[in-house]
Parts: sequence; C-alpha cells; structure tokens
Amino acid sequence: MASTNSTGGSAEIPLILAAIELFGRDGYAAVSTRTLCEQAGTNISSIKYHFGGKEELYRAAIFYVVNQLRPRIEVVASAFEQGREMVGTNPVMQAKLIKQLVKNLLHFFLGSKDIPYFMPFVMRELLVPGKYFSDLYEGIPRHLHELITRIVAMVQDVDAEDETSIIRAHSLLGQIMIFHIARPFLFKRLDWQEFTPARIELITQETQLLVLRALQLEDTDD
Amino acid sequence: MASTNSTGGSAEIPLILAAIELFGRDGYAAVSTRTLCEQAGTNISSIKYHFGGKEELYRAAIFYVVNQLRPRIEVVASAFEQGREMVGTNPVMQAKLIKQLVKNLLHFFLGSKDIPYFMPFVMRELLVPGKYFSDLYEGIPRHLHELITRIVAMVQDVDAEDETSIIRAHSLLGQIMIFHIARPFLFKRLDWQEFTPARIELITQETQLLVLRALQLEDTDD
DNA sequence: TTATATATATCAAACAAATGATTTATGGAA
DNA sequence: TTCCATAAATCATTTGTTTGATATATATAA
Repeated sequence: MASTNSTGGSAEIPLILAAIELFGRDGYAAVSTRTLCEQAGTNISSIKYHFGGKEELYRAAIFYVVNQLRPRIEVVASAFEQGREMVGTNPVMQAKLIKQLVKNLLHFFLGSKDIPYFMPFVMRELLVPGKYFSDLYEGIPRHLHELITRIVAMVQDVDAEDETSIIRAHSLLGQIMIFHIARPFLFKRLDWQEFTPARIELITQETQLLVLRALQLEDTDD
Repeated sequence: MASTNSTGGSAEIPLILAAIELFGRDGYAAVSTRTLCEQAGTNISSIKYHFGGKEELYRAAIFYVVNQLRPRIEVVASAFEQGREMVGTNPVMQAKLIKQLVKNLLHFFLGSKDIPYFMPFVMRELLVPGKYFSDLYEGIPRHLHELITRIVAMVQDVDAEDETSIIRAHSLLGQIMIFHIARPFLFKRLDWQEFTPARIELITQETQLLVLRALQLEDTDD
C-alpha cells in the first residue's frame, strides 16, 4: 500500500514529479494541465482536487524540491563545516577541503542521476525569478552561497559580511556552476552530447586548479 | 520618416523590439500575439502580414539581436586581438590586456542601458535552447568563447584546441558571466535592487583580481 | 459480522476564456 | 488602377477550470 503520509492521495506525488520535469524543461506557461496529468497518469481534475489549480501545483513542486534537496546539500555543508574546524589556518589543509567541496558540488550538479529533473526546475526559478523565488532561495542556495562566502573569508582572512567577500564568493561559485547553467553552451563548444564520468573528472580537476589559484592556495596534488 | 531598409513596413521593428522584451522576460509560450501587438502598437494581423506567424517573429528577433550585437562584441574582440600582438609574452602587458577585457565585458553585460532587453532574450535562448539556439550561438557567443580560449592558451602556453583550454575558458567566463546570469540571486544576497556604476566597478575590480590569479598573472595595480 | 454513513479519490464531459491564425474590407501612396 | 500596409471581425483550437456522477476506503453502529 502507499505510505500514509500527510499528502494524502496517490496522484499527488506523480503530479508533482511531472510538474518538476515539465515545468523545469519547458517553463510554466508552456506546459498545459492536460499534459501534466497525462505525464502523471491522472485525470484532468486531479490538479484541482489535490492542489486547487495549476499555480498551486507549481508551488507544491517548489516546496517538494526544497524538502528533497535540503538534506543533500546539508550533507555537503556539514562535511565542510566539520572539516573547517580541524583545518584551521593551515593552507595545505584548506586547499584539500576546498578541493573536496568543488568536487562534491560538480559531481552533484553534473552527475546526479537519481534526481535528473530537479536542477533545471530549480535553476529556472532562480535565474528567471517567479512568484516563489524567495521560497526557493531561502530553501537551499542561500546556505550554499553563505558557505562559499565563509570559505573565501576564512582563506583571505577578511570579514564574511563584507560585500567584497560575497562578490568573490559569487564569482567563484560562477566558476563552478557555469558548467551546469551553461551546459548546452559547453556541449556545443566541445561537441559533447552528455557528461561522462571522465568528463566530469576533467572538469573537476581544472576547476579545482583555477579555484585554488584564485584563492592563492597551493595545489597539493593528492 | 522611417528608414527605407529591406524590412519594409514600419511595424516590423516595433514588433521585433516587443518580441525581444517580452519573450526575453516571460518566455515564448507565455506571451500572446495580442500582447505583442499591443506593446508594439500594431494590429493583430501585422504579425501574420510581416512575419507569417508567432514563431517567425521569434526567429526574426533572434537574427535582429545577432545583427545588432555582433558589431559591439567585435569591437571588444578586435581591440583584444590588436592588443594581443603588441603584448606578446610579456606577463605585465598580458595582465593589463585581460583586465581591460574583463572590464569591457562586465560593463557591457551589467551596464548596457541602450539595449536593456537584449540580454535576457539572448540568455534565455542560450541557457534553455530552442529551435534557434545554433543561430544565436554561432552569431555571437561562439566568438567570445573562442576569444577567451585563446587568452587562456596564450597565457598558459598550451594549445587552444585542447579540451583543457576550453574548459578553463568556460570556467573563467563563468566567473564573469555569473554576475549577469544570476543577477536576481546576487541582488537578493546583497540586498541590492539595481546595478550602480560604483557596484559595477567593485565587481569589476574583484573579478579582475580573481581572473588574474587564476591565470597566474601579477596584478599591476594601474 | 453486517449495514450504514462519511470522507477520500477518480472519472468523463463540458464550460468560458484565451490563443494563433485567417479572412475580408479599408486607407494611402506611387 | 495597382501595390503596400493596416484595421476589424471571425475561425477553429487550446487553455485552465468546473461540474456532477461514481468508485474506493474508512469509520461507526446495530
């Protein structure tokens, strides 16, 4: 039997998953409620019944991805925070910690197979803000951005509240995220059709190199 | 009077400009032909008459921005190419050249007031590829990406055809473009509502610093 | 255990509003 | 007139939503 969670009927999750995939791929306006229901294998009226309407389904999808992704991000974040205390001001250890973070982020954003449709959905709302931009922003990426900012501040020994630290963190995050955001662009440029493990590894190594240089840390070649 | 160019009637340009603004802001599916005509101050049938339909208008808008933006990008590109010969392998001069390029790009992407609606339109097609992705890609950003790749190859003294060079160029471009792409995100993070000249200057300085470090070039502080 | 009542969920059909496209008519310039 | 451009009205579809009926599951009482 289906789990007796608070979301009730069995059509809700399929509808939310369809919404994440189709809204993420084609955008809110381009997806009809009929297409959503067809993809979810439900009746047309199920959106009205379970959510109230198309927009409320979109909202439900936003909160769904936030709840699904938050713990996964927090694993990366807490791993870093734990390491940060041990590392202290040792540049060699700082470099190792940052290399690991870059690797985790790239593998997560480029290689996640189990949640393939989440990222386009999230990115669309973040880059082209809609009604629930703030809910999404507060839900996940804000913590990640603040994390990177603390790294920058730690390594450069400046205040993490400075605009300078935030701007540098934004730029560094851009160095990493551009491989996810501008994926079609990169594929066209390199005549790639997909990310393979070897390609992700190559991107990881090069990005690690550039990030460490930008932070003026020695690469330890481990 | 209106210029007697090859595009005939006076309703075409207003329609194209409306298409760039509205498609860029809301996406293709979200904008109705009626809204477009209202924005352009034309009759509903003008889209059919001048372009054939909604999609052909979109196509016309793609080629319009390509033709408008290409010369502006080429100014930046040729300025760099000219400087490149004079600079040679002198690291100090290389640093100056690259700082200028970063500044030009950031001021163009963050501060362009005369073509305010072009960039969202272009970015939408590039990040969420549609039917005319290739036309746009070949029209402008490909040259820019190849330009950055040549810079990386020159400074690092490696082959510009290597995947490594291209990947590093992509990452460096991400460092810069993220301020345009993830503008809403940055604004939220810094509680900004707009880009002011001072803010653009701050971003420019910090980005120059990080890019030069990533390329292992000394900052000359001019 | 039965029978009844209630809440939950799904279904096919239909509605009003909108959308892109089309047709026909009109105005002005060469 | 002839050609170009615009305007108003209309068409067939698609859109999100709603309706009323029905099926399923759970709970309560006899």
